[in-house]
Amino acid sequence: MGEIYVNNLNKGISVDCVIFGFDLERLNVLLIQREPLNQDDLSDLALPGDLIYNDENFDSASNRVLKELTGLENIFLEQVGAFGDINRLSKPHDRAWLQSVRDQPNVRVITVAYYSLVNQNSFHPIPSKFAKSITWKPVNEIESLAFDHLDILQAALQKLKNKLQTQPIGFNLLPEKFTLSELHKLYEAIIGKELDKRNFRRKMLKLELVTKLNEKQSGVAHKPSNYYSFNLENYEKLQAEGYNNFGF
Amino acid sequence: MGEIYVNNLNKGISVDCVIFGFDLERLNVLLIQREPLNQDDLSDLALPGDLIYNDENFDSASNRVLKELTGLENIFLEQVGAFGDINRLSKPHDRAWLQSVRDQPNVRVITVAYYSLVNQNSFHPIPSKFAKSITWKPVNEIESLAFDHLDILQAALQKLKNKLQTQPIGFNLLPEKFTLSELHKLYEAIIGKELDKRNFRRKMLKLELVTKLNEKQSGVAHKPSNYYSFNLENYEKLQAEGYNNFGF
DNA sequence: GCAAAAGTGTTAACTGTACACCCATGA
DNA sequence: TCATGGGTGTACAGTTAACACTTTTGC
Repeated sequence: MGEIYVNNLNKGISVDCVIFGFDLERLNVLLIQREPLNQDDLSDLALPGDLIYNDENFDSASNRVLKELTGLENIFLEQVGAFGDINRLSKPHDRAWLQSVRDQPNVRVITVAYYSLVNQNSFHPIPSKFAKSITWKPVNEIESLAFDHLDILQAALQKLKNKLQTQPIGFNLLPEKFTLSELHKLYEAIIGKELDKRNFRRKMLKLELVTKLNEKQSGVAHKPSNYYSFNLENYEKLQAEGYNNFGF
Repeated sequence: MGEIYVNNLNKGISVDCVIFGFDLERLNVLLIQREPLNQDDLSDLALPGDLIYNDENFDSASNRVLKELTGLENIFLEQVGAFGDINRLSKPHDRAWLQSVRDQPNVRVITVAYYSLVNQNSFHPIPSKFAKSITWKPVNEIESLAFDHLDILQAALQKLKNKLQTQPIGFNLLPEKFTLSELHKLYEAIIGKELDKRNFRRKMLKLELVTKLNEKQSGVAHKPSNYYSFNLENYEKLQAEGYNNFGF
């Protein structure tokens, strides 16, 4: 137990980012690979995160981590909460890893978690000081993660689900142009249950959250779908009216 | 900047508690009075909070603060989030106060906020090491608080409002026996707008969240109101069915 | 022509909302 | 007897939920 302010790093506080992406099929999360202690060890996957600097706000720190990994800025990012259980770093496996990368591996570190929504196909993750390698993993298939990161992921997912009922934040996960089917699948992937196609479309269109573009899919072996874009003005109008029933 | 682990206190992390109470009229919050630097200085009011111990979880720390102030245990308590802006302790006024009570007043302290719902009339706040004196203040009348505590209060209130739409947590603010009017006023106080009496009652009764007791008010100069109690079994049944439309 | 996904309407049940009068009590 | 808050029902509007067939394209 020593100085915690060295190189201006605050060695007692980190941020971790739950970065959600959508591949038009499933909801994914960006995970980094630690140096594995042995092979086939899923628990070596972790959320990207970093100690914060002592003159840095949480928001800045989470934006920094996000930017270093993805190159993206000004992306939807919201705090999930603080995670600081005294045993959060004490799995033997995690301890060994900390010994190898931290100069004070025994200091208690609490973390402030953020979640973020990005358009998975518009960029390529950039390996950085947080991560030797990076992968997208379907949220449903994740059974264990390093540290308490599974708890954090679950809390973030719950927060995302709740938020989606009152704010149409899902558009952050899609490209500028998207089809209603893509949006529909996105909602199903986040909420985790099937939604009636006709009812979904009717509500989306009635709220006028999307604008129909003069452009269709091409090269698909079925009736081509129309492209839409998110209608920010109408969203803000609804917001201003206090409307908050964006749920399905 | 020195050791942060002295006496097992973690001098970089605190918890602050937003303790809501309801006096059958308004929604209040429990505030502590710092030693004022000058008179009539509202900003001397603060949320109760304390540095955490290094072997203590956030939940335990917030329960400890709550218990020391109120004597209450096993009370509704939920995390609001982490607050750690680098300027959160830097108002001159706050700095002077910290100089007088902290042995390392210049260390960056981040705080994890919790909010809690208590039955305001069932206990008397206990002055403690956090607080020379304690007062209930109506939430609506609070215009400034020490540190970033106004931000924390507002975040907690927002969280309470949101939660009330999906979970009937308001009962935590009432005594075991209450009238439907009291419950009605409570919802209005939290949500901040008037609710139709008949519609409110109809929904509450239909959900069977309350059980009618064989007991009425007495000594009131109007038709006495029936007492009700919270029906936990029915609530749990609704929960199990995934019902979550408890909003008004 | 066939497989694959897009696109489209109607009905019934339910939920939310607006609204006004009589009742029981203490003073 | 009056002032006070308790307690009650109905009708309309809006929302949700269930459900099946035709269209357009590439192969």
